Formats: sequence, C-alpha cells, structure tokens
Amino acid sequence: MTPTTSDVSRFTRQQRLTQANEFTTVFNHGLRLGDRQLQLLCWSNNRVEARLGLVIGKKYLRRAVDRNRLKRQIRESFRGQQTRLKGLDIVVVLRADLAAKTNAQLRQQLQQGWEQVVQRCATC
RNA sequence: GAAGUCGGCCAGGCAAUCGCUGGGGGUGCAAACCCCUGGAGGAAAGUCCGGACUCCUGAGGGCGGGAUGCCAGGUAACGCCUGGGCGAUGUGAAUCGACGGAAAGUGCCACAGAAAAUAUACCGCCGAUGGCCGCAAGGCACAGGUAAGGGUGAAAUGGUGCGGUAAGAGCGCACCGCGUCGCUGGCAACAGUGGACGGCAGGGAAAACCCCAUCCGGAGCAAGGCCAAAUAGGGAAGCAACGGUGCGGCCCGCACCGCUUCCGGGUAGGCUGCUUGAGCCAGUGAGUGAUUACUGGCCCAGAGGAAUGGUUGCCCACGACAGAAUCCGGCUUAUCGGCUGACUUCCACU
RNA sequence: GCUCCCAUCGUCUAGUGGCCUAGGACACUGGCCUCUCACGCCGGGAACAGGGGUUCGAAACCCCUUGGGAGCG
Repeated sequence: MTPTTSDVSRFTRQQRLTQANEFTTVFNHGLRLGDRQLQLLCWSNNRVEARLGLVIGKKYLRRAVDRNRLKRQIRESFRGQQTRLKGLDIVVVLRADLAAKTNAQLRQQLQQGWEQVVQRCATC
C-alpha cells in the first residue's frame, strides 16, 4: 500500500489518549522520565502505534496562547519521532513555566526527552 | 506647513512543503484513503450589565431584596447608544460628569469652637431707655440690646453700597444673587423675562438609612434531552396522614416522602443541544442622529484532554495585545503600529 | 465553561467613616538578667493588594484592575 509511507508523519485521533482511565493507568504504572520542566510518563500499550497525552495546567502557563503553543510544539515533535516510540503510551506533564522559551529551544528539549524514552524503554 | 480633537477601517503579505479538523463528493464490505472547499478576535479576555434558549409548574399573589436615576428618542433588552439640557475643563475642535429628592421622616458631622442646626453668644460693640452721681458735658454699675468685627472649624444662616441706630441688624432702599407665581420659546429637561410677589424661607452628606419613579421569579449548556456497562441507590399505581424536604430569602401556593402491590429505571461512557443568526454586504427611502423600512445578493469556525499548526525562502512598515467552547447586544480592561475622513488653532503665501 | 468568595506587619488575626501615626499573639531584633542557653523583664522595626471616586476626613462606602481560593461532571 502506497499510503503507508505517509503514515510515518501522521498524527491522527487514534494516536491520542482520550479517556480518563487511559490517563490513570499511565499515571499509576508508567515509567517517570524527563527533566524538571517537562515530565514524561511511559507505559506499554500493546498496540502498534505510539500514543500521546498532554497535561498542560493553567498553574504554570496562565495564558491560553502559551499553552496552545506548547501543546502544538509537543505534538509536532512527537509526530516526527513516533516511529521510534512504537507501542508506548506517553503522557507529557508540564512542571514549570516555559513561556520564555522559543520554539527551537522547546524542540531541542523535547528531542532530548524522546531520546531518553527510547533508551530506557528499549528493553521493556 | 505645524500642533491637536473626534470618528471609521486593517491587524504582516506571497510561495513551497509536511500535518490537524468541519462540510461536500468519490473509491471501498468495512477500516481507511483521495479530491474540492471552510477553519480565532477586535478585543475571542474580565464575567460587569442586558437578552435569546432550556429546566424548575404554564412563573401566579404578597412581603422582603436588588438595580437604575436631568429630558427625549433608539432597541428584543440594557446600567448601552444617539440627540438635547445643565455643570466643569480647554483659545478652540471637543472632552468629562452615580446629574431625582435634604421645607416626608430618622440618624451622623471627631478635634476645635459660644454655637454643628430647635440655634446660640466666648472675646467684643453699645449701654439710647430705666437706676445712681453731677449745674452741665459726662461718668459708674446692673438690667438689657446686638451679631458689624475677632477667634474655631472642612463647613457658621446671601454680597456691595447708602440710609438708619446708643450700637447694630434685610430694619429700610438701590443694584446683584435666590425662591415662588405668571408670561414667552421648547414634546420635555430647561432657558429667557425692563412682569408680579417674597426679605431670603435657612450648612453638609442620600457612594447613611430612606422617600419618589421605573424595572426585575429562580437557576444556568457542567442548562436540558436521548441511548446505555459495572452495581442496587430507582420508577408507576393504590392507601394513610403528620411533620420534614425541595423551588429562590420568607409566607400563600405547588411538588416530593412512609407502607403495600407491580415492574423496570439509572452512574462511567457515548450521542444530542452545536451553530442560519435581533446575521453580513450593497443600493434606495425615512430620520440631525442612534436606528429603521424595502429590494437584491451571500453562508462566514464548530473543536471535544480540545483542530486552525511546523519548517523553509523572498518582500516590507520587522509584526503589539492576545486563542472561540451555547449564541447574540453592550460596557470595561490590554494593545506595536498603519491607512483614511471630518473639524479646530497657529504660521506663511496667493 | 458557569457560579461564587476572599485580600490588613514574615505568619495568624482585631478593627461597624474620626479614639488609627492601625491593636494583639507568635516570629525577628537590641538591651537587662545568667558562667552560658532557655525562661523572664524593658524597648525597637515591620502591614491596610493596586488605581480612581464619594466625603472636611476612607483600612472601612462605590467602581475598575490584579492576585489567591471554593463549588458545579
């Protein structure tokens, strides 16, 4: 099938965590990674594709514009790296105020996060 | 040309490429995929007002409570807007104003001061009249008169002048101010007044209670409706009757409960409500204007842990505040700038 | 999203327009006491979230803004 090549860079609704119980399982069992500002929780989901969930509270980013920008950057970065993260549910939790960072800085930070996930979850 | 006032509009653009999503179409049993097309704002914000919509009973009566507050108009409605009046600021264009009532009543006004609202008299002024002394001018003390001056305070019962007087005082008069009535203009607020009357009818504060006029039932899309795992807490009919609970603060009013019999309901979750609307654009008519009538055209986000984005290149004025969540009308607050119209003042030239 | 509430020294609070130049407790700090610390005693610093308005006068009354908190599935 020719369209499968484009699947690499897609990010559909099936690749999102939408249900509350899906979030709680990742929170309860997931492997906690990431740095002080962005926490990454990973858990195997017994699926082919990787799935992403976001927890971006108002506590650290007060303005909706900043929250939207961060979420878009996370999704875009996830979209580029999802082939390396197959079979994992990942929840990204905001822990610090990142409004001052540029998009390029955020992408770099997220890239480090994904590398960490790939290394630690390669065995499990 | 410079300085300024008010109003309207815009909110980086173009291209390439990789994505997300609503609608329409196509292929396919389906899952999916492809094509076309749409995809944040002037404030989307604060939730400060007003509505629509939904449920509570179809929202009813009274009390209480709340809101508004110069006049007229506009509107579905408003605390909004327009026009006008009055006051304040500015040379001016203009801007700003919680702008009803204190002789309906109650309460408050610290300190100071005689007195803070029925007025009153600390220092003063006078002591004409009455008393005493003196021939007299005059002097003495008291009764008393007075509110001009001083002093206090945020605030002290019109102002100036003349007359008047023992000293004074709207006590009298003139002018100014004020009030009531009349007249004129105006729908009205209000304005004017060579008119008449009143000596002034009496401080502030109603963002103290309050009075007057007008308006308001309560909750909110997490409203509400439908389908429905796990689990038992539910529903309908009949009977009895007191208290309790609920609707929004209370009363009236209305609804529900306890027992018996019968049988089906509902949380997680999903679907819906969900975007065609007091809509937008253009023209013509009415109106000073807000606005409105008619005609023609257009469809302009609808997500759901939540789309509207990423990267690159070029251009320029080098990009502010900021992200829809049921929907509209306003207000308020934040905001780099750009374009444009009307008007004002000053300078120069013709 | 909707509906509400609150804001006073570092912390917890009192304060019903004038007695407020804002009181108290704990904490902080200086001195005395003690061989030293603690306790105790005497003193000191320290606040009305911000901006406007009403008023002679505002922490209080009114409006706007900012910040914090609660409830509703």
